[in-house]
Amino acid sequence: MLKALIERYAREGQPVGSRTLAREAGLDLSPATIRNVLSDLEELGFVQSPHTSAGRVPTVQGYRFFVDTLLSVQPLESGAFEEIRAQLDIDTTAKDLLESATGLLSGITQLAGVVTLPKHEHPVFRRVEFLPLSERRVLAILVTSEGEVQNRIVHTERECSPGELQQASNYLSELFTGKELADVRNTLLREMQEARSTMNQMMLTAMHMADQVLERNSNEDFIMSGQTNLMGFQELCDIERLRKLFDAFNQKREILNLLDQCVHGEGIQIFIGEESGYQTLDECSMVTAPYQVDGEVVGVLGVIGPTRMAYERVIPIVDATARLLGAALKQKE
Amino acid sequence: MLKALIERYAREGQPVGSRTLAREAGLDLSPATIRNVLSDLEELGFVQSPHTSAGRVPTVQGYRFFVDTLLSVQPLESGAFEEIRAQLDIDTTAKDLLESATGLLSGITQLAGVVTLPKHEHPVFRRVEFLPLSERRVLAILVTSEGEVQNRIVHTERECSPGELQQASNYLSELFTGKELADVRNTLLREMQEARSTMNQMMLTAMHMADQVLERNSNEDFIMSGQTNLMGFQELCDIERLRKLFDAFNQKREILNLLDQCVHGEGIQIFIGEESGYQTLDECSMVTAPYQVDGEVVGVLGVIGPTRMAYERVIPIVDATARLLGAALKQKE
DNA sequence: TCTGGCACTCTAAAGAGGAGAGTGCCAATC
DNA sequence: GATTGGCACTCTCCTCTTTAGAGTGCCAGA
Repeated sequence: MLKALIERYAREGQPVGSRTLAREAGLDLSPATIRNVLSDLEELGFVQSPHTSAGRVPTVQGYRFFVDTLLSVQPLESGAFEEIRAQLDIDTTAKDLLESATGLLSGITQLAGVVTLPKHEHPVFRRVEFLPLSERRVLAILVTSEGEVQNRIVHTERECSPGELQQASNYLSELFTGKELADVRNTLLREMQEARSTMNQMMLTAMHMADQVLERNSNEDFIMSGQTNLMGFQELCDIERLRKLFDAFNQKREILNLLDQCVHGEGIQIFIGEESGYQTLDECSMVTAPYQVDGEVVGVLGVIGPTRMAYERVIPIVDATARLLGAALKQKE
Repeated sequence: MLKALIERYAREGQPVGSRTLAREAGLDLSPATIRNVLSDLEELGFVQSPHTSAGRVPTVQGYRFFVDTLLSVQPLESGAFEEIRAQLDIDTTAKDLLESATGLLSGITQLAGVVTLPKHEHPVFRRVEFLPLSERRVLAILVTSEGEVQNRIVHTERECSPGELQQASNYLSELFTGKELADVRNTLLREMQEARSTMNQMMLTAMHMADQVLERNSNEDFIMSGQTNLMGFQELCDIERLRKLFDAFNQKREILNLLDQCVHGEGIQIFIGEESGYQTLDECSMVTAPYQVDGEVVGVLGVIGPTRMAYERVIPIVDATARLLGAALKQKE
């Protein structure tokens, strides 16, 4: 009953009345009976009517109950699974892969897709390289165990010969190869305070770069796509609301907090409406799944849409994408 | 007269009538006189009324005339100039710099800001480096004259020793250092067809990376910010229109074409409404300025907003930002 | 326990009327 | 001849009213 109501509401976005339900739900009950049941559901707080003579609309509690207990997840159409795999199999960089993943999520579900950058547990220093560019400009390149590369231009106090630079990079590389980046950072910091080494400038840069890698690994960012899909839903069509929502997407902070919560939870996580705790997302739900490489969770992906999204359809898509993205990332390794 | 009308319309966004104009424009003329003048302007195609008894609204031609001949650009408040400089002076990567620039543009003008990535005329091969990651995975790093760094993971057919990899990178580096990247690409292509060298895999990668650098240098991308600012204008408040606009922003292609046109033009360029030739931008104007490093144009930046934006205020801001960005980028060099 | 019937309520759509803003034109004025 | 005040006219937008329709709650009967 609740299920039928929710499904109907998800499709139409309109309050649904006893009559419609009687016709659609294949339950062979008269509208009057249904009215009684609806009345009960209203007392339980699962549905509510916007005003006396409108139909009923599911509440957040209603959705929660629906999702937790009576949701029958549709198996993914076999075609779709293969399609996702195909799209994710293309031989590109990890970043492109993540972008395909969001693109797929938003494309298939017609909602907004979101993927966090994969984090690596303990990035290890691997190599640092200094290349002379011109006079006092030096290009510094830092490579970590994960094959991540950072680069930056340094201005040195005096001109350095290629030999000197080579020496510097050899020195640092020898000293730190295999050490955890966090340690490298600390050691450099200490050493710089003790002895004002001639390589200060470069060590400073190396530290900055280490910081940057570390920061990126603490899940500092996500990729999003298909935001415009959300403009299609009347319940979000209020410009003011839409603007706040998009601002939140750009701000990233709130969304990131939410996504972070999803990393810890096992498997699919669903935030319905105000459950997220962020007012801007009141009318929205978020369905997420962590993705793993080698059995270890490295990120989260999911979709954001109106509360009345078709959960039974979205969930398997998110789930499959998470698995396939994990697999694809592993191949990249 | 036209000027007064346009300025008033820019502020209020409402059709403006003879009465209002008489009061505001400090011209000391009666509404009736003004009506006569407006009638003339209408015949010239500079204004038009949405319906018989509404005020007049400037047409695209009106704006064009306004911008071309009677616009008096306000000098930038001295504070603003310094503020922009301060924001752009922060010591960060080139990419962050561009992001501050768009952020500034959109923040100050309350419109959407856009900046293309700077292109470099003839990138020159500088160095390629292959680092072993694990068994048959190799990290390839390509450095060009501009200090641009590309990296990618290669799967080799068999395990290569660090020595071998070193040799390979030395070989390629010696062969190509100082050559233009486009040439490198072609040479590699030719050589790969002639002799199926053992380093095929790596050469292929080197070529891919060269392609990527070349592509990026043909101005393939831009950064945007403040899109949500556009939601504040009633004339764009139609959801359908807004959606198309945002889709166009995400698509990037149309916007890129426009921006490309602006690189070639000297100085500030303004597209008003349909002048852009893209329907989605019909209600919008774009004000752009190329930015230069060492006297050479390397990119474009600007703002996108409704046709009724305050050109006299926006233009100096765009202009100043372009100059300051150029200067800041030069310091980076 | 389910159902049909009935009175009641509330919204959304459609129509009517009036206020207000603006126009065009004309004859009078400086 | 440029400018002005006056006046009739035409729109839109807002408000008010009315009405149709959908849905409810409740009750008596199967």
